[in-house]
This record gives sequence, structure tokens and C-alpha cells, in this order.
Amino acid sequence: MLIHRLSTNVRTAPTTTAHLAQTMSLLELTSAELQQRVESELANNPALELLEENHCPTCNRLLRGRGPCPVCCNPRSATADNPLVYCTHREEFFTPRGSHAGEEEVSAEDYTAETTTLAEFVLRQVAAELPRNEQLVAAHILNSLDEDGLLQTPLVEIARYQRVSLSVARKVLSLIQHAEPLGVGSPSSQEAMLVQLEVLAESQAVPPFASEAVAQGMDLLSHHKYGELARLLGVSLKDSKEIARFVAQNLNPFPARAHWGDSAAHNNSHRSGEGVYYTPDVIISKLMNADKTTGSQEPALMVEIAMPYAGTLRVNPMFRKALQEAPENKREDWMKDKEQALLLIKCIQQRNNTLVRMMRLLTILQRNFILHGDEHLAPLTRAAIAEMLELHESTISRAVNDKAVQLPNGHIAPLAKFFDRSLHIRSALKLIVEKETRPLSDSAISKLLEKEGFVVARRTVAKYRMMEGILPAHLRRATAI
DNA sequence: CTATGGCACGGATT
DNA sequence: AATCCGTGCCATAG
Repeated sequence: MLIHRLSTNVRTAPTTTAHLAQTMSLLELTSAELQQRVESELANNPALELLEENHCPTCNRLLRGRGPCPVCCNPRSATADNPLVYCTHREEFFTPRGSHAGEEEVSAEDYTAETTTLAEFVLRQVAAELPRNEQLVAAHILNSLDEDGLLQTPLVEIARYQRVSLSVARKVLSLIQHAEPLGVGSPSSQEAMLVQLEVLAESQAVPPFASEAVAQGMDLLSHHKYGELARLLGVSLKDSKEIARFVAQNLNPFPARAHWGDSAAHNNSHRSGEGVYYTPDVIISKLMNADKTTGSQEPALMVEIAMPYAGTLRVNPMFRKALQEAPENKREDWMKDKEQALLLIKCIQQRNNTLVRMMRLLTILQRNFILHGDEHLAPLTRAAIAEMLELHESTISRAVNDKAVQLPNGHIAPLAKFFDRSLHIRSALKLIVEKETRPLSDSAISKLLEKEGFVVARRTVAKYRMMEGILPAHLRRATAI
């Protein structure tokens, strides 16, 4: 079927080994990183120029105005089992060239682009406001964080080691806690959530007594003992539940655990607000209209792959001309520049081509997941995709890793989620727990899952439960309605 | 005694 | 070759 057409698609074969190497390295870049790459190349290589005139990044056709290519992006061409996949430029996701807005605010791209560790990411935010010796304290704190972003080491110990007073250490810590992700470095989940509440309160309405609830009634809260909580705070049961809902939805007890895709309300605008660490590289949306044949039945999907620049990259014709009459001593360098520019252009095209092919296949295979949610994710390996596309598995890995995709429901998720082997089981598990009338033990859950066709060991249920942040049975409480 | 979490091993995946 | 993941075994808490 369609798969055949995919694999026999146009494939610009790599010509040189240099080409191959660069294609690979471009493929693993997120669109934000590609933007940096292209900008630096534009700045350093006189042969390369960015033409305002717009060619479609997918099919290379010359476009008249702005906006996506009318051919590649023709909604009519899409059907339920043939998604529309193309590359396009989306202003809102990229910072305009040249304007580096403020030094102190480290933008979301930097997190993915340059640093890999949480410690570095946070340190950058706070370093500017601290004198040298206090930077060391900050670094020490940040390096002592556990994987949830909480500080297990007593602060006194760090203060003593760094030979600063406890109050100074406290000051530094406070600064860290107020950096993104909010609450990092707190000694406990509880305190992290308090910080988050405090900051949240500045921009939006927070239910009264929420902080008291976190501060004093945390265990009541986590055990769903709303009645007792209400009594403790002196509020109505309804308010108590409202607080619980708010806390569950807006606060994150583990600051380091990036909350991909939950609470979709506030996605855009990378300025603080809430921790949105990633801008999507791929956007998938539903095409409701233009489906007269199948009626309202099955919406077609549209997949946009974000291109970081508008316009067309090409070798500057002036440069070409100049090269003809280049002085002897410069000629070789200029030739090199030209080659490199051509190479970059070609590689970007190939990158696009690969991404388009891969995304088309992925949206076909994971259609149900995209439209209907986690429990419909089909188990899939990168290797399988590689085989279908006749690419090396490492190519798929590179294309997938570190990229983010926005789903039709507005959630932003890592592209790697498409390859999660256990997500559907985990969400089945979540459903079971939600529906349970009485806390079920892990082995009981294991048996229930088996009835649904998922054979998982009891031990594994425990792990999934942890991943989903579900408490063990004896700490759970029947969710009364 | 039952339920759960820690450690570590082996096979699959990348 | 390195990493991730499911699982079994054992210690510990309730």
C-alpha cells in the first residue's frame, strides 16, 4: 500500500562522505538548533545568502507570497490514511534574528541546545546575580540535586564546606528555587510546591488556603483525605477538593521532571509563565474540513515540520561572479566557502526529506495515538521504522532524539514518545486505578491487566505505578464521589 | 503474612 | 558498545 510509495520516494543520494557526515549531524538538530546553525553559517560564510523569495522547503517550488506551499500543503490532498506532511516556517516559534532579548533570561532553546544537565541550565539563570564565591555555592547546591531536582544534602553542610554563612547559603538557594524550573533545589517536594504556588499567585488566581494545604496538610492531600483537610483548614469540603484539584493540576512535586504535555492551557510564549521547556519541532493537527467523501468520520491529519527560517538559502550569485576573478591567494578559500554553502543547502534539503518521510510513516502508524490518546499508542521500535524507510536505525534515532512534537490536542510531547514501549499499558493501569473502588494491590492490578491482554509481572506494575506518580495501595484511598 | 521498594541481572533496543 | 527495561529475589514495613 502506501508504504511502498514512501520507500521509493525521491532520495537524493549522498555524494561524498562529508555530505553524509553533515546530513547526519543536521538530522539530529532540533529546529531551534538548526536556526543557530544556519545563522552562524550566514554570518561566517560570504557565499551563503538568504533570499527573501520563498521556495517551498519540501518540494522546492517557488512560492508567490508568504505562508505554506499551496501544493505541498493542500488540505484536499489529505485523507484519513494519507496525512499531509510538509515543512514550513512558523514565525511564532522562532526569535527574530539579531535581537537577543536580555541576557538574564535564558530562553528555552538554550536548555535543549547547549546544555544537557539541569545544573548548568539553572546555574546560567542565577549566576549573573551572584558574586563569584556565591556562584560556587550555587554550583555546589545544583550538583547535589537528586534526579527529581530536590536537594537531599542538608544546606548547612554545603554552607560549611563552602565556608559561607548559612544565611548566605539560604539566599542563594532561594534564588535557585525561583529559577526555572520553579522549585528546583528545594529540600522537599512540599517546599518546591510552595515556591511554585508563590510564583503562580503573581500571575493567576490561586484558591485561598492552597499554600496552607500544602504546608500543613500535604499528607492529607496526597492521601485524598479531603474531609480531614477541610476540617484542618476550616473550609468547606467543596473548597478542599478544589484545592486538591488545583494542586494536582498546577504544581509539580518533582521540579526536574519536565512535565511534558500535561496542562495544555499555557503552551506558547516561552517567557516563564510555567515551565515550558520545549518548542515543538513538529506540529500535528486535525483537518476537519475538506472531507466530503468520508463525511465527518475520520479527520485527516496535517503534519508541519518547523523550518527555522523563511525564504530560500542559496549561493550568492555575486559571490559566484567574484569567484571567477578571484585573486590567486583567495581562490582556494572562496571555493571552499562555496562548496560548504552548497553542502549545507543540500543537507538541509535531505534533512527535510528524511523528516517528512519519517513523520508520514509515524502519523500513519500512530494515528490512533495521535487522535485518541496514550492508551492507543502502538508499541513501535525505531528499528522497525528504519527498516520500512530503508534507513539505518541510527538515522532514525538521530532524527527522533531531542525533538518535540505538538499533538492536535495541544500537548507538547517528546517525539520519542511515539516509541514508548509501555505507555499503553501504563495508561490502562492508570484507568484501572481511577476506576477502582478499593485500593488494589500491585499483584491484583497485574491480574486485571492480564485480563486485558497485557502480561506484566507484579514488579513491573510497581514500576509503572511509580512512573505515573500513583501512590502504593496502602496510601491510596477510595475516590468517593 | 502480604505488599512494596531496592538491587542487580539478562535480553532487547539504540 | 552503551543504555534501557522487565523481572526475579530479598529485605523491610505494615
